[in-house]
Amino acid sequence: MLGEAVRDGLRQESYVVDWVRDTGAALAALSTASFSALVLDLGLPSSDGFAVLRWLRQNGQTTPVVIVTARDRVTDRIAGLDAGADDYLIKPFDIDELGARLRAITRRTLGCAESMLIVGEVVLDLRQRVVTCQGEPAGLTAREYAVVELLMRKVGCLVTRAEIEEELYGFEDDIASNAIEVHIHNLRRKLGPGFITNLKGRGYRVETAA
Amino acid sequence: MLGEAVRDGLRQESYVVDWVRDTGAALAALSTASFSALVLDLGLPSSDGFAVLRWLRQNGQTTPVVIVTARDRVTDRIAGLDAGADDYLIKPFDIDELGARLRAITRRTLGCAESMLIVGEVVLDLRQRVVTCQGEPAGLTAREYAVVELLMRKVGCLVTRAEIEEELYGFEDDIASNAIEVHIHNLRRKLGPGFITNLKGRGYRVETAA
DNA sequence: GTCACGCTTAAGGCACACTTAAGCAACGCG
DNA sequence: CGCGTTGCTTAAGTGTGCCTTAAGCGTGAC
Repeated sequence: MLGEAVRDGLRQESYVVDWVRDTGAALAALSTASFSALVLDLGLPSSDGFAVLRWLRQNGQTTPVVIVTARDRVTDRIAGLDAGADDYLIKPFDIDELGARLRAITRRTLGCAESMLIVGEVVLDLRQRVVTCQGEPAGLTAREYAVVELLMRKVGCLVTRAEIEEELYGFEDDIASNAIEVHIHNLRRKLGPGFITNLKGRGYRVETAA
Repeated sequence: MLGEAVRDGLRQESYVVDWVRDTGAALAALSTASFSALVLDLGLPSSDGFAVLRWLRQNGQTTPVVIVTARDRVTDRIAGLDAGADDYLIKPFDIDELGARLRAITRRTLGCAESMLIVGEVVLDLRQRVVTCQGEPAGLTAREYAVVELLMRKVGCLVTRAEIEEELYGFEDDIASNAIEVHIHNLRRKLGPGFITNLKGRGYRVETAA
């Protein structure tokens, strides 16, 4: 019941959610795909959440982890955080708070501390997940938003095409087409030419406002 | 009393702690020094903690922030996190838990540390994947960047032509041409002569700054 | 002096990126 | 249930510029 509520609540905030119910499935998912964050329930008898966390860190994965559990002893929390978790929420909790904590963590993971990304006349609101240009809503689609969020989170940084593909499609078989170029083209149309620049053979970049 | 407990507790964990009691002193400290993290009490009547947080983020500082407060409403927590805080602890809290949460946050922040390779007037930003020379972008192409990154990662070391070829083309059949010499030539043109030196018959090298 | 190696320059081919347009799937609406 | 809209992907055509190749020259070693 809780899992369902979390899944639906996060979907409401337009996260893409994968929900697995045991350790094996979790490890399988984590080893094949790449996730922005992991919400880990320690309270299930059928699985060992700590094992998942330990496996993750031992394999060098830095995926942010929020532990969700009924164990409310301080020593439990400290153990969880020191095992590599980024946050620790006690049941029962508010789904909106989980959302806020996930935002705080993913914001940090991708290198910026703000919930508004501002570059020139383009403003991206991470909380509402909308982009405005010159004060007007830009009317981006889901794919377009995903691309521009990735680029704006790394303002000034070169982002390879492979990184963008991974953001959009996970580790699926690479699409053998120019879908990304089309999205870039549409983004430039909506956000102004020169906002996203290309370095031939290397990748794309959002320039820092001059 | 709380401030004292926090200070002493964190010192016990061998943090170096600066403790200030009002908004002005906080801003003064934050604008002159650099801190690994900030523990921010919202409950003091004499200061506006939120203002500190807002000022920090508006000035582009990414210092991790843990809010500590008696305001335990979920909406308060969400507001705090969305204002740019990394974590939110409700009073009363255990000092060891604060330590654990600080560890979790600083651990995360350290991973994003920007790394630069600096040799003389040439700066290679690994995060941005950009090379500047005398402050100006060098405008390197993909091949040129790959070569200079390899050389700068091994400053002062001799790098054989075979190593460079392998970096550029993988284990493919070696190209029977002077492509690498051309790239080196263009690099010298963009980064200054003498930046890359050659040892006849042995390989290339980026000299350590004299 | 001769050879090997590296430097420089110029030119052709081709990979990459941009643009436009059409085919599909998902969704809402009558 | 059919229809139109919206968004995503695929495909084709076009141009630009990077990479490679090749040729000529300089320089140091033997």
